Amino acid sequence: METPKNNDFFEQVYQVVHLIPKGRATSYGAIAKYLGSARSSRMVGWAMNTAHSRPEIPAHRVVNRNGMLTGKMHFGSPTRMQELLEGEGIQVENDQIINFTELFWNPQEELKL
DNA sequence: CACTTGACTTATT
DNA sequence: TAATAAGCCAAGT
Repeated sequence: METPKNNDFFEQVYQVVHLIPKGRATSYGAIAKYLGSARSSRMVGWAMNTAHSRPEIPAHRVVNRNGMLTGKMHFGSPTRMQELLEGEGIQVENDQIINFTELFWNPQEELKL
């Protein structure tokens, strides 16, 4: 308790990302907004970058608001993210998720308080 | 210690 | 409708 500061922002991101069901995807802004700051979406991206320190962060299920695999280049291979998504049943075309609107997993509705 | 970059999003021109 | 500006905050240089 002598640490009232909330550095758990990244931890929150890890939790939410880890809660994404298989075959679904969400956006950085959705997570950030769920945490209370829609404009902190960059921090979610930074959290993903640091997520490499975490073993089971399905970052491939997190894409930008267009459903485009913006972070694909940060995986081992530029096609790794797409392979992972397709491996979960998500259709990806031209680095963009098909039916992203239907696959969109909103933490505010699924994890709504 | 100050400036730049970055897995984004929204608003304005 | 498309392009540009601003906002957010942390880490890297």
